[in-house]
Amino acid sequence: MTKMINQNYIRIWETVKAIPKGKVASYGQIADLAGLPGRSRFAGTALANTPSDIKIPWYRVLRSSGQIAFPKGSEKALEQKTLLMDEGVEVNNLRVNLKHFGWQPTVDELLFKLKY
DNA sequence: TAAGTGACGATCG
DNA sequence: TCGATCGCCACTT
Repeated sequence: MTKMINQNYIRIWETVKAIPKGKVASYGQIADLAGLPGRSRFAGTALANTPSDIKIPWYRVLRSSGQIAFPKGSEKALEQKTLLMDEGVEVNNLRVNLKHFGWQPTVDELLFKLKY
């Protein structure tokens, strides 16, 4: 084998899957929980390279500011906004209030995630 | 090996 | 709040 870096992608994906419905998390937070602190950019790269055969709630991941990572007007941005609002998340001008909808993992949530 | 790139984050004005 | 800038790290060329 030449590279094993795929393990890191998988950790990102597994963490994203742990985000509860109706909640959102930031890229940095995901990277942190996945055991890759400071790799926020890598979290984005991992989502961008998500294979089409695995399903993850990628739309629950936002910037640390609560803003959607795509440019306003882009199809991806609109799609993400729609999916979030379907789950009851308030989205104002591509922005989410992290105070209300930000995911704050509890100990048991993390334990559940880590026992796969 | 070096330079370019990116679904980011923190800071500054 | 917004945009520009810099720091960041792994992948690609």
